[in-house]
Amino acid sequence: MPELPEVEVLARHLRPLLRDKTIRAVEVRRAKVLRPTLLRELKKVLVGARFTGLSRRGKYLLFELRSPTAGKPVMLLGHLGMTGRMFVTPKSVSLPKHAAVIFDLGRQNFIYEDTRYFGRITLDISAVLKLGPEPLSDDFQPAAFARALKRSRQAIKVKLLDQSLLAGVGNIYASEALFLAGISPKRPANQLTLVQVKKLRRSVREILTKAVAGGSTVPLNFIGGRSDGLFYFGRAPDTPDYYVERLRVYDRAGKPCIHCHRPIKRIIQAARSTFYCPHCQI
DNA sequence: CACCATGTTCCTTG
DNA sequence: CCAAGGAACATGGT
Repeated sequence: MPELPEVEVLARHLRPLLRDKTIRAVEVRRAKVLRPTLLRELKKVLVGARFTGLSRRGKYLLFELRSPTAGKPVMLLGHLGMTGRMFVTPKSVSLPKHAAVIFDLGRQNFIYEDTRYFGRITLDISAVLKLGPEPLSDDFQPAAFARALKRSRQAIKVKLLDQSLLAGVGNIYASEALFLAGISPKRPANQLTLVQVKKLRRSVREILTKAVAGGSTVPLNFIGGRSDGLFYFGRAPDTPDYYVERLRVYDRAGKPCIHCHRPIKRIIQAARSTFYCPHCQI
């Protein structure tokens, strides 16, 4: 379910549910999601520890815990990969098929579930140290962004997915931001003018901000079988439909562009699908 | 059977 | 050394 907005909504959802809860036990059903942390180490550090904070960085969740024995806080890093989910449930609720890690919180379980097991829950936080600026913070400055883009001939769409350049944009919102900015995903990064770079920066921020706002109003069901689809929908209070699509180009190949009504095109870049309007994006 | 999927990392090639 | 492209990881949906 993960790009920055989904992870942000998840962090807001989990924060009050985990605060001050103590981990009584940890059950790991898929040890590969701990990589490179070992099961022994994870249990030693986390059993008896209490959740004291939760933050998001890019697509990562950072859990802060304190244990009675250790003085300084422990950081636990979570990433959802392509299909990961996290939720808190009463123990009476049965575990999903692909539950990878189950934290026993007493009356409740905190579950990390991941169909494809591409995600991680680990004590190794080195990945966050390599991330670029947060797109929605003041650290995301146009000058530095422009400088970084000037150093590469790679297509701008591919650069948007580079987490060391900017943290949190994924395949869906990269297409969405370029559509809003009117910039072709194929344009070499070093060909963007400063005006285009600034426009793209604004578009990225607008797309992500609206996605977070939309996702936050959806009555999320983290227990149900298919909650991830909800993240790309927003509640439309005045519409007869309960949900309204908010994506403008992604997954719309062959359908009419919402601006010029010409067909949206799908191409492959860096082995990922890109959707764009060849007429509106130059 | 074919192809597709919200991500990251590793390997190869130039 | 770097940039760029592709495969691998694993499971499920259409």
